[in-house]
Amino acid sequence: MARATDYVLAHGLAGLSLRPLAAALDTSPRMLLYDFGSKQELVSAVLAEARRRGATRLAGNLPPEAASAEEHLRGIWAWISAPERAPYVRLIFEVHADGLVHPENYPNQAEAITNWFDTLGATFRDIATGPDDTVTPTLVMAVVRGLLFDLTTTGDRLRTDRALDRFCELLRH
Amino acid sequence: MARATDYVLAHGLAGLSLRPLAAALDTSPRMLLYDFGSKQELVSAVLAEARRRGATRLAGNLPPEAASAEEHLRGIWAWISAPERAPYVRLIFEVHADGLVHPENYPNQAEAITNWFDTLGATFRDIATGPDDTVTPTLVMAVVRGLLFDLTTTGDRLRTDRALDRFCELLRH
DNA sequence: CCGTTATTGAAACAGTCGTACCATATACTG
DNA sequence: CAGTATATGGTACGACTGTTTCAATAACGG
Repeated sequence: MARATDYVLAHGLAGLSLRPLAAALDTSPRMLLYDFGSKQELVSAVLAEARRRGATRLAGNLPPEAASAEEHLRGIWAWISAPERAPYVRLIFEVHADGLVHPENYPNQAEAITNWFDTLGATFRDIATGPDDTVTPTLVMAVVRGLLFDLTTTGDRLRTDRALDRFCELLRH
Repeated sequence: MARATDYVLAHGLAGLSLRPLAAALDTSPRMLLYDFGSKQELVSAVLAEARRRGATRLAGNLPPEAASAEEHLRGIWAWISAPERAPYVRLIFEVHADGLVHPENYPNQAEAITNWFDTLGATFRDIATGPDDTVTPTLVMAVVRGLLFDLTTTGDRLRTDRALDRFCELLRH
């Protein structure tokens, strides 16, 4: 299970095939279906595991509670844009793209975005317009995702880092 | 060629297969390979055509030259987030995701991002820090792409529209 | 009109895919 | 120890993939 997630993170979701996955796990495709039922259920399980990892790892690397919104944002960006997170980021974009074509396979994809509001709503309270402000977290996460899109495409770390600086600057004034 | 692009925009890139495409075009897979050489070359041609369409359609729908940066941004968002552009947006995300796994297939993907700077650098000159400021367009496009990611996932038009309003607000002050 | 070239069709090739079937082996329970 | 449930290996099925091969037709230039 854990190693299956490792494999998907390393090789991507799009071209995932049972036989190579089984070979890498020293098993047979027969056993994968025996354990998970079908490929789609295996994928769901792997995605759940990947999300679980991402959530816990992020929680352990965030600035302390009392930090400012800007410090939180910089912490999130530093964490998610680090090269070690590249497989995880790639998986996010792969799932999103596949979900656009096959929404039926990802019934709770919207939650993956709205869930962040509970997590981030409090951390960005000093720049939010109110206690139930979902718009500010939406914008902040959009900046992060958009810059990730740019960074993963161009590899231009300097420019994307500076764009985040610019956004922080806008938030201060 | 045009109809091949229509088909890819309608059915997505990921599961593209020669036989169904040929059937939809009243041809044979034999002829597709005869005309394009290989599937990969066909995909490249289709992507080039799609990009051409996107560029010309956007150019024809932008506010006039003298408009403010905010008006331009709102124009871009209104255009790209319109439901009619959904297939085009989906294709962008599909190409990006596939490019993360197979960068070798998309040699000039980075240009697809940096090319915007020439187009948008001038339109955002009143909020840019200088004539060669690439950071401001980077941030603006990141907001647009990030909000598109959100909108295409959650379908929450109201929240994403308001997040763009919030960004415009930040830009003004 | 004939020979050459371009265009098209049908079928086959070699491979991969997810999955199902059948048998065997192991483990657990009574 | 007998018998049943659980786990695993091997294999085959049918469908699909991009691509190639062979053959036939159409078009065109001399």
